[in-house]
Amino acid sequence: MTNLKTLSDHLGLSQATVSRALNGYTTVKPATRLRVEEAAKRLNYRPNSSAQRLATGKAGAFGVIVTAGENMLIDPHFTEFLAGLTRTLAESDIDILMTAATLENQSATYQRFANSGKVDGFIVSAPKNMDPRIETLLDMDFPFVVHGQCERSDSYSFYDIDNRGAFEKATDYLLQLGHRRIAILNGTPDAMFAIQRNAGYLAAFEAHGVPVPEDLMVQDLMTEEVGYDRLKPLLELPDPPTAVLCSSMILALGGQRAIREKGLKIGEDISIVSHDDGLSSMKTENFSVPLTVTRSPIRTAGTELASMLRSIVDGSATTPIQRVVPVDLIVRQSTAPAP
Amino acid sequence: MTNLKTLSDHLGLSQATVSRALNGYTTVKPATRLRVEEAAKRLNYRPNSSAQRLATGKAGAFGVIVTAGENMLIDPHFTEFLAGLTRTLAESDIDILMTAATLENQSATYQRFANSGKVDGFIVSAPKNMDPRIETLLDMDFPFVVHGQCERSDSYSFYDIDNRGAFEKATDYLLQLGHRRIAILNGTPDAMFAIQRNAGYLAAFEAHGVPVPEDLMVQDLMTEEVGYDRLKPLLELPDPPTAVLCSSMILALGGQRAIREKGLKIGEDISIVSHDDGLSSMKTENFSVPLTVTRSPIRTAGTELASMLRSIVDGSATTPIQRVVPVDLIVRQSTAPAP
DNA sequence: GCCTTTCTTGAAAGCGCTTTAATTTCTAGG
DNA sequence: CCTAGAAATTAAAGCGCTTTCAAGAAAGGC
Repeated sequence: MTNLKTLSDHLGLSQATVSRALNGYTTVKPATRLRVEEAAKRLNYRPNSSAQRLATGKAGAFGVIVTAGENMLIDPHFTEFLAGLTRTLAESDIDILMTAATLENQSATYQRFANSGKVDGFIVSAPKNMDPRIETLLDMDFPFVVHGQCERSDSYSFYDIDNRGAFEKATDYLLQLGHRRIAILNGTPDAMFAIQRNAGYLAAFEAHGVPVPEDLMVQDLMTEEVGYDRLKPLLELPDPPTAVLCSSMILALGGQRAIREKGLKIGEDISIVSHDDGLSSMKTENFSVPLTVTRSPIRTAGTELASMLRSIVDGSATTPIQRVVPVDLIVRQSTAPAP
Repeated sequence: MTNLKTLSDHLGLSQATVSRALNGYTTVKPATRLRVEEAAKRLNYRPNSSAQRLATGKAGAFGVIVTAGENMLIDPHFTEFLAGLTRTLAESDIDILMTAATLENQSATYQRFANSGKVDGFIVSAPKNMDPRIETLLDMDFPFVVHGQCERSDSYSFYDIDNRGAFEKATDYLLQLGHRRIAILNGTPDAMFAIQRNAGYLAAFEAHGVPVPEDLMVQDLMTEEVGYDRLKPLLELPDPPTAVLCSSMILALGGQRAIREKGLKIGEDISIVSHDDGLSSMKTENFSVPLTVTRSPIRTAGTELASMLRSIVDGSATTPIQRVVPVDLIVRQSTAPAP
C-alpha cells in the first residue's frame, strides 16, 4: 500500500510537491506534475482518506439517517430516491453514509455524525410536520437539504414536488368528470406530503363549491395491505365512493384488490387516480387498467438534492436553495365520468 | 466543538489518560474514568472519527457498491436487504458506505475504497456467475462477505438461501399435483440464484422422470413488465402451462396480469408458486388469491451478513463463514391440482 | 524505613495527509 | 555579470487521535 512518503521518496521530491501536484495546484511545474501523476498511477497510489479528511477537515461523505422501525428503508420509493442520490454523488467522489437510528436517538445521531466529522452534510428525507430533525440541524448550523417542504422552510434548502397542486389538479379533474364521492387514500397525517396533498384535495372541493366527503378521507401507512383494508369498508357504504385518489402506487394496488373483490370495474364503475413516483420496478401504465396518475419521478429528487447539498457544502451556494417542481396529470384508462 | 485536548485540559489530565478512560482500558483508576466520562458527556465530546481512523487504521464502515445502471438500487429486494444490514450495524457503530459504480469501474472502485481506507470490508450483493468482483477481492485479500453462493465458494464467507432446494421443492409439489406443463419465470441467466433455482427445477423433473418443458423456461429481468410480457405468449401456446413458478413476487404480479387478461382463474385454471423474499411493502398472502410461496426473508440475509463481516473484520472469525439456510414452502390458495 | 512491585498517569511519537512559511532555483532587467 | 523578483520546491507544523515507553505514586514485604 503506497502512501505519500513512498511515492515522494520514489520520485525524489518532497511530499508537499507531490501532494500539490496531485491536487491540481498551479504552482507546480507542468513537467513535474506529469511525472508525479504518472508515478502515482503506476504505483497505484490512493491517498488515505482518513488522513486527507483529518488534514482538510472535510469528510467527503453525505449522511442519510433512516428511522429504524419506520418503513423508509423498505419502501421502494426510498430506494428509488437513493438511486438518484448515489448516481449524482458518484460523479464527485462523495460517499453516502447510511445509518439507522431509532426515533428517540434521531437528534443524537445527527449530532454524533456531524460532530465526529463523518459527514459534511445531511440529506433529510420524508420530513414530518414540525420535524425535530430540522430544528436540530438548524441549531447545529450544519449543512443539510430536505426532501420535502415544511415549516420554517425559508431558512433551509429543500426540493419538493408541488404536492398540493398535484392533488388539487387531480381532484379538480375528478370533480369535472362529475364525481362527488371522491375517496382519498393518503399517507399518515404527520407526513408533510400528506398534509399538502390533503390541502390540495380540499381546495379543489372548495373551488367547486362541493361539500367535502370527510368520511372518505383516509390517512394511514402506505402499504398494499392498508390500501385494501381501508378502501374495502368504504365500498360497503350506502353511498360509496365513485372515485379514489391514492397517494402512492402501492396504495392503489391494495385499493384495486378491494375494488376487484367487490366486483367493480375500474374505469367504469369506479375511477382511480394515483400519484406515481416513477418506480422503475413497477409501472402504473402496466396496471391491468392503466392508471391515471399525477407523475413525478422521485429519482429526480435524489439527483437534485445531491447536487444542491454539494454546492452548499463547497460554498458555491450561500443562500438556501429552494425548489418546488410542478407535477403533471397523466390521464389513462382508470378514470371515467361518474356513473 | 470539543476535542480531546480541550477535554483533557479541562480535566487537568493528559490526553492519553482521557483517551484510555474513554476507550475502556483497565489501567485507569475507576474514579478518574468516572470523572472523565462525566465531563465528556457534559462537554458533548465526540472523538473526531477521521483522527481516530487515522490513528487506529480502522475505518468503522462497511462498503456496499451497487452497479450503476443495474436495477439493484431500485429493486425493493435490495432495500429490504439494506434494512437488515443497517439494523445490525447500527448496534456496533459501523456505518455503511454506499456508492454506485458502472460495470467497468467495478473493480477499480473496490480497490479505491479498500486502498483509501474508507471501509474495513465489503458486502457483495447479487453475485453473478464467475463474478469478477469476487476475484478482485480475493486478489486484494480484503475482507468481504457475499450474499449468494458461487464458484470458489470455499475460499470466502457467504450467506445464501437454499435456492436450488427451494425450487426443487416447489416444482416437486407442482408435479405431484399432476402438473406437467410448468412454466418458470426466473432471473437473468448470469445471476447465481437464477442458475441455482433453474437447477432445482430441472432436478425435480428428472426425479419424477418427466420431460422438461424447455419452451416454458424464461430467464429475464425481474420486473412486473417482464412477468407480463413473457408469460402472455406462453398462455397463447396450443399447449399452455397449467402452472407457473416465479422467482420473485414482482414477476408473479406481472404474470397475474397476463393470466387475468386471458380470463383464467388462479388456483383453478392455473397454479402459481412464487418465491417470496418477505418484502414488507407488499405481502404475498394479500394477493387477490393468496400465493403459494417458497419463503425466506431477505432482510435476515442482511442482518446475518452484517454480523458475519463484523466478526471477520474484528478477527474473531479466522476461517470463512458459510451458511446456506433452508427455505420453506408455504401452500396457499394459488395452487391446485392440474385441470 | 527502605526497596521492590503494582497502579496510574504523562510525554511524545506517529498515523498520512495538507498547507503555511521559508528556501532555493530561475528568469530577466539593468 | 549582478541582482531583484518570480517560480518552483521543501521543511515543518499541524489536523485529533491512539499507543508505546517512561516516570511518578502508592502499596506491600522485609
